[in-house]
Amino acid sequence: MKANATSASGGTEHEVLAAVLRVRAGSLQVLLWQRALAPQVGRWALPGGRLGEQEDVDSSMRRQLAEKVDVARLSHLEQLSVFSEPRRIPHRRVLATAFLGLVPTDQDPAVPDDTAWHPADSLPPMAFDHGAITRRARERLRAKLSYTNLGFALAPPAFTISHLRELYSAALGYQVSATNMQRVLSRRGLLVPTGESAPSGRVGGRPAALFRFRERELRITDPFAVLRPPRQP
Amino acid sequence: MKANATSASGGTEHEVLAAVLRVRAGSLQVLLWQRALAPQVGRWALPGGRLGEQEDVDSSMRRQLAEKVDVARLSHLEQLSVFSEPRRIPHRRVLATAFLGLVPTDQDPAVPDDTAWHPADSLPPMAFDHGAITRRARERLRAKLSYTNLGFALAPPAFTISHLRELYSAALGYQVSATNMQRVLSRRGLLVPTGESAPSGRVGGRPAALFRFRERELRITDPFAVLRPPRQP
DNA sequence: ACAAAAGTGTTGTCTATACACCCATGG
DNA sequence: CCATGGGTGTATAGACAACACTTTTGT
Repeated sequence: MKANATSASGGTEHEVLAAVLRVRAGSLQVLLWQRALAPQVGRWALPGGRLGEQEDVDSSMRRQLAEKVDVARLSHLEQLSVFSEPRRIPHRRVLATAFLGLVPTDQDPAVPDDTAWHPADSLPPMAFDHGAITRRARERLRAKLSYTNLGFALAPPAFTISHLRELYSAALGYQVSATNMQRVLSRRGLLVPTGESAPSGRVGGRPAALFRFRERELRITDPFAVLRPPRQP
Repeated sequence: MKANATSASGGTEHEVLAAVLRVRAGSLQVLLWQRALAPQVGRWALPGGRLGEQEDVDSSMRRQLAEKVDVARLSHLEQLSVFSEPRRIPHRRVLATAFLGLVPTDQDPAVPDDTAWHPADSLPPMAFDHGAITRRARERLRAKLSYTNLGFALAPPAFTISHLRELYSAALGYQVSATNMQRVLSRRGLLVPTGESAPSGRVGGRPAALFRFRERELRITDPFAVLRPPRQP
């Protein structure tokens, strides 16, 4: 019953690649390393590598990221999709499962010498299809910020509303109103006041209350925008 | 001949699998074929097969589906994700890229003898992880019906509002109000009246106007549920 | 005329943005 | 006591579900 689809041999090489994003200094950044060898010397690439024999893609991705950034600092990791264009890598056939990874803003993991954070909105010359993968990751993040609690993955354990506003603004790429963001997240029960306050700024001003996310696991908070099920009377 | 899963060489076997869904007789159905050979004889499986050397996963999926259902009748095909658990298939290491496919309700493609449509809400005994893939496909469809124009992929070229209501009800799994569905889709500019009317039913009644979808390509119609960008004054 | 099905008008509720105003602190 | 940023109250607009009501057909 198996269709015999040409290949006499074993199969196809498979790699995992992650666009790891964080917000820093008001800008959404992605973790890239610079290729030292051909092909595409000098271009910037996403971290990743070959899938091992005994791993699923998720474990493999976490293992490979551990070499670039302490994996314990990853606050979120999810699959984007498979990139499979036959000529995506010259002279070799390699499939890639692409991921979106997130690191909270308070973490500053040590990274290898060939590795650096780059602004996600003005990418350097990218290797292969890694630019496309990065843009997909950015879009996925932007979409999920609006209908899930994914903000927790960008934010530190405790934060002020205006700090959170900066994170959302940088990630979304446009100005977000602190007032309305707080209302939306509070109505959905995502924010909990810690009771603490941040010290007030250098020039005075009311001290800001500190909040935390109630949960630090992905949850869909706005499941049915329209066409909701009827309510039972 | 046992497949040597630990080849130091080439890579990993890769297959593509599709959960092809349609609505028929008020029920959401999935296209399955029954395994005649070990392992898992008699269990039902998703159509698919091995990825070829020169194909991307999308083309491969379309090619393989052509054996089960005329590919020209597929109104939509999208990637779900990679299933990569090392023991998902006994004794062999096979990755799968899973897809959601849709067929409009007016099409009735001929299918092979070992193949049949099954209700997506009460699946027969399924092979491997194909049950999980099917449920993922169903969830993806349900989500996208609410914030995209994906309804076009279930509907025939022209339809009455109450026919469309049946399709949405079956796909979503709960009763949808024709009135409100029409309003939502019209407000978004997705529906266009054809000017024609359907003949009125067997026992009389006002003849229903016929509509069509303005576009038959996937478009996100409700992009920002919340945290919209500020309007420029 | 009446039953049946299609389609419209209307209302109440909820969500979200915008913007004015009040609050707490440092100098 | 005032500048500065934090936080709340309120108005307005829009989206949606529910349901009563009107329209158009066949018998």
